[in-house]
Formats: sequence, C-alpha cells, structure tokens
Amino acid sequence: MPIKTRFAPSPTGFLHVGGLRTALFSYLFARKNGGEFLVRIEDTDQERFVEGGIENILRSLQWAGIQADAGVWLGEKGEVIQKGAAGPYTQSERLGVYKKYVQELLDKGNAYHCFCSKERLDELRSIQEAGKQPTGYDGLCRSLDEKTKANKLEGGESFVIRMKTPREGSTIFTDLVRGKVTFDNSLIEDQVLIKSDSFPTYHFAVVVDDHLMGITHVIRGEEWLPSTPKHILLYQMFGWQIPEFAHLSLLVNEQKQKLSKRHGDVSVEDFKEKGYLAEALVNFIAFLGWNPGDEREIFSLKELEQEFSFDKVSKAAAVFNREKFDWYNREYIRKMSDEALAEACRPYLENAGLVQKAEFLTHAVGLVKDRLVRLSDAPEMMGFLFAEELAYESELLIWKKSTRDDTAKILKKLHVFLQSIGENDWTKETLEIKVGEWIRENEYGTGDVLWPMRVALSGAKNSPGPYEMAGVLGKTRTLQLIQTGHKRL
RNA sequence: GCCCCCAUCGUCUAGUGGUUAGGACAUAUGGUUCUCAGCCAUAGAACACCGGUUCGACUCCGGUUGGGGGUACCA
Repeated sequence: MPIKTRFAPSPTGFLHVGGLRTALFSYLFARKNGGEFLVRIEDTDQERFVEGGIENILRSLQWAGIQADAGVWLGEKGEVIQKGAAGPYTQSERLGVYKKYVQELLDKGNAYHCFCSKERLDELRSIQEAGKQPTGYDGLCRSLDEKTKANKLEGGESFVIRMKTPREGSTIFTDLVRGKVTFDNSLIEDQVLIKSDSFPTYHFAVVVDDHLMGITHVIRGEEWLPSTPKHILLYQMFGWQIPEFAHLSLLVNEQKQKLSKRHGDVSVEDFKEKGYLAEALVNFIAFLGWNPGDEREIFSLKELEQEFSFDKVSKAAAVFNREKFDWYNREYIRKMSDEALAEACRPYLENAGLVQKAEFLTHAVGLVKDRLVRLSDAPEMMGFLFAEELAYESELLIWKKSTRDDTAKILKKLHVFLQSIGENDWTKETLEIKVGEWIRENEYGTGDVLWPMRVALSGAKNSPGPYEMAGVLGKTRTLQLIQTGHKRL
C-alpha cells in the first residue's frame, strides 16, 4: 500500500511554528517514501472558527514550500480550492459522511445517545476529583431503555452520541517515535462522537476521514498521544485497518513552556514579516527533533526529503532557540546573490521610505550582506546610504587618538587628494591602494584618516569599511560627504 | 487528583555496555588593529538522583525527582 500522510489544521488562527513542523515532518515522510501528502481542514468547532484562518495557514505552507498532492490548497489568485478523489477535504462539508458512519456504530451497539446535562457532567467531575478518582463520563445513559430514549428524542431533548468503550483490558500500540505505549481501557471514557449541534468531534471525524482518505501514517503533535487509544478503539469498532502513528514532541520556549501566542512571534507569518527566510525556518525547524546522524546542519527542503526518517526523530521536547534560528537565517542570507537579496530587502526598504534603483540597491546590499541577520534589519543597516543628510555629532569624527584640529586638517587634505582620483579608478580596490599609499607617504596614522572618513560617509561609529562605502557611494557623493564632515568641524 | 510521555554542555543534538562523551549555536579570550560585524584560533561548559543487572554502565531494568502533555458537546 502506498504511504499517505496528511496535515489537518483547524482554522482557529494562524499557523504556528509547531504546526509548521508537524506539517513538514508529514510532508517529508511522504516524499521520502514516494507517498502522498494531503491537507485537510478540521473545522468542526463552529465557535472557534477564525475568518481568513484557512487562507493564512495555506499561505504559510506555500511560503515554506510544502506542497500538497491532494486536499485543500491555494489557487492562482489566492482562493481556497480542493483537489483529489476523496474530497471534500473540509470537514464541515462532510457532515453527511459522519452521520452515516455514526449510524453504523449505533446499529452495532458501539455507540449510544446521551442526554446528560452540562451541570450533571460538571458535578460528576468535581465529585471524582474530590474522591481522587480518575475523571470521565460514568456511562449513565448507556443503560437507557428504548422507551425513555424514544420519549426524550421525541420531546426534542438535546443529546450527544457517545462511543461505548470497553471496561476491561488495555489498548496497546507502537508509536513510530515513542515505541510501545499502553493505556488501560477502563480509563478511556465514553468519548462524545457527535455534539449536540450535530457536528462530529475531532476524535470521530479524524478517524472516519483518515480511513476514507487512505491515510497510512498519522503524524501529529504529542498532545494527541492520550487520545490515540480512543481512535484505535474506533478503528476496531468499524473493523478498519489501524494506521501507524507518530507523535512528535512539542516545541517549547526558552522557559520550557509550550510555545504560545502570548509570548509573541510564534506564527509563521510573524517570522516571515520579521525578515526570516523560508529556507532558514524550514531547516531550523527540521533540526528541532531531527538530525541526519552526522555533523551536517545545512539542509534544503529537497535534501530533507531525501534523508528524513523517524528513527532519527528525538522524543524530548525542543526549545525554539532564537539565536540558532538567527544563525541559520544569516547562513541563508549569505548564500543569496546580491541581486536576489536586494529584491528580498526591497519591501522593507520601501516600507521605511527608502526607495532606490535596482543597480544601486544591489551594490548597497553587497556592502551589508555579511552583517545582515534579518531582512527587516536592512533599513537601519543601509539607511545612511540613501539619506540626504547624515545626522551625527561632529565629535564623532574625531578618532580616539586624534584631535579636532588634526582631524579637520586631514579631512581637508583627503578631500583634495580624492579629487585627483579618476572616476574609472573609483573602486574599493583601487581606493584602498591609492589612499593607503597616500597615508604612508604623508606619515599619517591609519586611524587618523580612516576613522573620520568612515564617520563622514556613514554618520555612524559602526559601519562597513570606508573604502567599500566610498566605492558604492561613488566619487561625487563621497567628496560631498567628506566636505560636509569637514565643515562640521 | 488521575492517565500518558520525556530527561547528555545554557540551547539543538551525536552516542545504542568499554569514547579523552563528539559537533553546532551561544559565551569568554586572543588574532585580523580605523569601528562594529565577519572570519580564524583557543577555552570553559553536560550524562538529574538512587538502587539493581554486569568484569564494566550515559547506554539495560526499577524507583525518585523534575519537566511536559492529556483529562471538554476545543482541536
């Protein structure tokens, strides 16, 4: 049987980096094994539905390069479309399917109507907790006689449908990342299958859909581990083949707490906006719980597709470490061509009101490429290259070992000397040679010349080298800035 | 409370009975001296604890502690 995996998010907000990792591992496992990967939307909770949530999730997946073979995805114009033989792939469009299958369970005696009120359930729980007993539904409505049931139904009483779980024995399965896991059946409660609004619960819909869609490997977050026995019981009631399960450890923050929206910066979209590259995010996130077994750390999505395997997936929760992520981002930024990086930075620069021609932008980006961590740092890092006038204190021009008078003199002489250099020689390399010679001939201190030159050109104490900046800035602009610097003294 | 999962440097991890416990990020120091970054070099930094099995445990077993998840008509 060909391998088939899926990613099944709920449209209750934005795609979380943890969710992206789950999607990625599902996708990688399918690709590695020549299988199929599909995306299904689990929107069975009408109350938690967020407008635009589906689009956002799909956009994030697309940005990360995770392509589905079937299911729900984004069309050319960003509209939500569905493709595949086992559709629809949105659970709210499959209500008839769940109705049919829950009837089968009802007929077989594996499920029953329950009329218990919220109040009774709450009370039951507090009694159980107070008595240090395991919590869970006590099965009161299991034994309802047909007549009472018919009366209640006729009277329009609100009800749910629950599965009838066995009271003895245990449910055991072998998880692909965790190994053998055992649950005592007596602790598995009679889970609600169909809610009173006639929508299925996650537990029911996921089993029906995974079976109908031919999912062979259920890959999901660790939070689902405790409910897996319920799902297995359901497969058994239907007489369906039980899929393989792989429960991925959670992603936690630096305080070892579950990553959450409250702590900020967890949605994929946030990271994208902050100027992180998709390749860097994918690479970083893949290594949170997976590694190739050797010392390589840079992997493209394609390479991951070739090497991914569950026996290299670790069981422990992983901290989403920003420093390491920054390092990955820097690595990927440096691998980009100046042209591509310039285009990637352009939106951030334009947003800051810094608009420039492509050619100049490419040169400018080349200047700061090695120091750029995020694309969003571009405006601050290169702003001085585009500014009309540089705002800095005149004291900044004076090197720590120099004086105001000497600096003024040197700047003036430098201006004169630079004028003598032809436009054709105005490159970083030639400037370095010529100015270097000039410094030695006149017996100036290197810092006495280069420091004020740097400040005059950048207006800042931290910046790229003066020769590089002069090369990018061009002769006219460079002379102008040095003159301005001189005047300030 | 009850159930389940997890446990190697600060962080991500390698390691599957015998290793000087390896790498990367981060940190510190030095070098590259006009600054910062970068780059190069060097350093410090870990097997949670207690029992057991064994000639020998980071590795296997049990317990303790700690952390996480679940315990909904949410997913």
